Amino acid sequence: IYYGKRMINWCPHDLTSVSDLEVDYEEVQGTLYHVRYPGADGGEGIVIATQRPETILADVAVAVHPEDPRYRHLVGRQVIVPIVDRPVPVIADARVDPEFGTGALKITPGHDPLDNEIGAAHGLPTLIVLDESGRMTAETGKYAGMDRFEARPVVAADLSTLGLIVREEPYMTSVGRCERCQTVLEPYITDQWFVRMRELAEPAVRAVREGKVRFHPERWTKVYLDWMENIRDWNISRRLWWGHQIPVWHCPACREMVASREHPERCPKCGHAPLRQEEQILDTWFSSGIWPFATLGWPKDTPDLRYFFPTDVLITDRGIIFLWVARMIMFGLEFMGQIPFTDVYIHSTVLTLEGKRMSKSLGTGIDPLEMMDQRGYGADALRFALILRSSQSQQDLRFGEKMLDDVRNFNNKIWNIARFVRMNLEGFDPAREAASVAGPPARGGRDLSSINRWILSRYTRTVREVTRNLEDFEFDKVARILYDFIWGTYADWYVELAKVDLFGQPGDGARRHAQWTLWTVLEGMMRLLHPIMPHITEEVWQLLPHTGESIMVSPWPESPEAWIDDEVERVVDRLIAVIHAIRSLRADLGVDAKAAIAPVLQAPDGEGRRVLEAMSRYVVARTRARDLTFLAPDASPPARAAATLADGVEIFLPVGAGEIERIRGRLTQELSRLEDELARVDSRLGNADFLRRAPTQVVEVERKRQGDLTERREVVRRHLAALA
RNA sequence: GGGCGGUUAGCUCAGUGGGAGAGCGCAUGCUUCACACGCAUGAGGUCGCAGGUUCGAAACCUGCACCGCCCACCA
Repeated sequence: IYYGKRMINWCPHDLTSVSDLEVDYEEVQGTLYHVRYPGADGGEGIVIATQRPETILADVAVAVHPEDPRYRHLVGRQVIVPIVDRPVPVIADARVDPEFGTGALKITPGHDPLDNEIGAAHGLPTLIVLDESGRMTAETGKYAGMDRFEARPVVAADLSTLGLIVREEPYMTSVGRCERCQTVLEPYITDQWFVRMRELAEPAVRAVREGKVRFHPERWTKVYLDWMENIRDWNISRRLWWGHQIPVWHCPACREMVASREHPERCPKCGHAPLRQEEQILDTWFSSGIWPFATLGWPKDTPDLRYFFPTDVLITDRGIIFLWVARMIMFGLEFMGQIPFTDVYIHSTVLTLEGKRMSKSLGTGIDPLEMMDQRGYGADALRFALILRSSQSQQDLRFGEKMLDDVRNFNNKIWNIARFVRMNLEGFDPAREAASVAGPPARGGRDLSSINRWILSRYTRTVREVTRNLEDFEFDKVARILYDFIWGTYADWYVELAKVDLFGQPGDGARRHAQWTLWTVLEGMMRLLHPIMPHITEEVWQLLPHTGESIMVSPWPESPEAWIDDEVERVVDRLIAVIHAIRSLRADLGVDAKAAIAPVLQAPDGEGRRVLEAMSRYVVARTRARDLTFLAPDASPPARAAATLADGVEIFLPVGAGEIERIRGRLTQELSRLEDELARVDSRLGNADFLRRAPTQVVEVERKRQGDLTERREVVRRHLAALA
């Protein structure tokens, strides 16, 4: 850390320095004045361009590019600064851009950072014409006391009167404003504390390069490294009330400074007392940088510090990667000798529906407590919505209250599923069932019926997907997978099918199998969902039979290989396709909702028929069928029937004569769709290049599709012919 | 000036080399024994534009347009 007079961003309103990272830049329309500085020898002199004529009074030189042929002859000569009539040298410096303005730059080391640098390099004096409040100083004569923006047009007018304004042009420029008060900042020279960053940054760069700290998503790594590798010294002193006061004491006698944890009695150099503590405080982000260990008792060696430092994951917004994340990594390495965390997860930035960033100071934010309590959405809904909608690609998230409706409904769905399962668990003892009746289903075993093994298989795959995506920090995918599985698979299909076993007459064994499976899967789903919806999952879990005190400390669900059953998935998927096709046909035909139907099924083979027949009670129940008939694979289809095809199974629904035209229309449309698709596949398979270059698996898929489409086309043609 | 992200159904967004998806909204029908904050069925898209690579592009490359963010001492 070093101390000295340096040019920093100064807020003339708050009277404090401001970090480079806390400046808000804004494009504004300004004026670029071309001003002539006459030669001291009575010659033409040189024309400079400036947006800030009021700083002309502090000019100490005019600089040009050393190679600039227009001005080479002037270098070393003197020109006269207008208004103050001060002779100053024309100097050459490569930092001047000959392309900009007139190619001649007035040098004002007291009020411009670049000029300050050039001035120092050339040993030029520094003049000050603006005070800490941005007003013209007492030495500026008629301008004394004017605000900088007030003085600007006055100086310009005076230059004009002197005939020295060659040109004025409108010019877009960016001004830096104070993040706190929006006052235009002023480059200003004061006593400041700085941290030399190079040594701190180097190990922090290495930690990320070597993968000891990983960013998610990965692209933020580059953002971090680019900044760290071009890091500049950090001005850490602030003239504000709140913060850590800098622990340095000044000796008023010998001017010595001493850094100390305790207040020193007297000056260690000259013995003078009392000493005066530095008034300035540390930049708030300097204090925040020590957060990972300072909050745990550091510098004392506490049990908390030993246990919780370093931690695993930091979740934050991209807006503070430099301000906070980088500083924590640097300080962790500096003070603790370790990285403070291994993974940095950068979440989406929440926007309003209009696309504005939500923030308190902009007044664009919403109050999460209001959303949870007053609007009645609850904490789980808010949490789930934000996770569901925040994509891994880290698209900004436009938040509308409407998206909470979706999740509130999901919440409600879960609650009702739980109610349903609970009210159907009477007489069910999971401990006994697990040991005897149900037990873990063996692959291919027949101890649980198909639909139970089907949902267990799907559930097991879900456990694996959820686990993998959590480990990959793909939280939005986790939320989506669980939403789809719980609502689309478990509630919409499994619960509906299980009702047949619960309420029908297939026997007590089937009922107990259904109970065991409903409970097992629901209980597991709650554990999977718990990280995203902690409250409702705990509530539901407590209402179900369970072991352990809280879902929070229950083990993560397992995914036994034996529960995955490809064959039973194929079979039940076909059942579902058949049910869906019958409903679709029924709706298409406008069959009255209360009317019973009598579908006729024709499976492609005996085995398919046998399996479907075994599950026919599900079809009957879920389609409100009165009866279900199976045709032999080679039997001719019924005449006067609407027909459709589901996963190879032909479905017929006898209809009255009045419906024939409608059915013909439907089939004709279907036929033309099939023919279009088949034409595409045919042309692809007819392409020699495709056959030669495409991977064999892809060609195989196309061949199979061609076969399927051809078969389906034949079936539809047959159905059409049967209508004639 | 440099960099990054985005542009897919009316809205909010998934989908990274082989058959365009979800939720909401919309249409139609349902007080079916958990849920109308629900159930069922369905309609809806030249995947920003122009080139290129490839047997094949919403996806890969180049350029452009528009939206957003970050960085930068051009007076």
